[in-house]
Amino acid sequence: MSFWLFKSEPSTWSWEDQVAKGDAGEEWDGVRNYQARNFMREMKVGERGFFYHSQKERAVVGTVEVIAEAHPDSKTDDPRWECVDIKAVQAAKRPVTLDQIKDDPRLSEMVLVKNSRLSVQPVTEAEWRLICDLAGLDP
DNA sequence: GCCAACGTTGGC
DNA sequence: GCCAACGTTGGC
Repeated sequence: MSFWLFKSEPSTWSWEDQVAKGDAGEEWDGVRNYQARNFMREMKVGERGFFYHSQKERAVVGTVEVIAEAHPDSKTDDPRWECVDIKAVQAAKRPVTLDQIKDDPRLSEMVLVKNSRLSVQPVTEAEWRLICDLAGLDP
């Protein structure tokens, strides 16, 4: 069981947009980065991830679940790009901000901190539990 | 709005 | 296969 983090600009695709899709979920399309794509290829149905808002907000705002494994990105004809489908699971009672994450030595090794530009990234189980705890989310 | 960091592209 | 140029991302 692996844990993940999906990053999105709320002006493009927000947590609210994701919630509005309900259990049907939505493709995590638009990824044009090999590292991010490769992580999506590793994802299994049922695995969980954080939904992170970049740009102005910069916070973990909820959890999502993978509901379909990697398949071709319907938004492009380029066969290189694939994506998974995810659905919203639970909104954070207290969004965990990037500042909080950076200030916590237990979270200093997060990819979010180390490689801020990667839009799909793995999260360790320890990081998962800690952020869930801070956010008031069920792990 | 700026800029650093990083990934990709294309010429050689 | 290297590397300069360029484009994009995202934090500040």
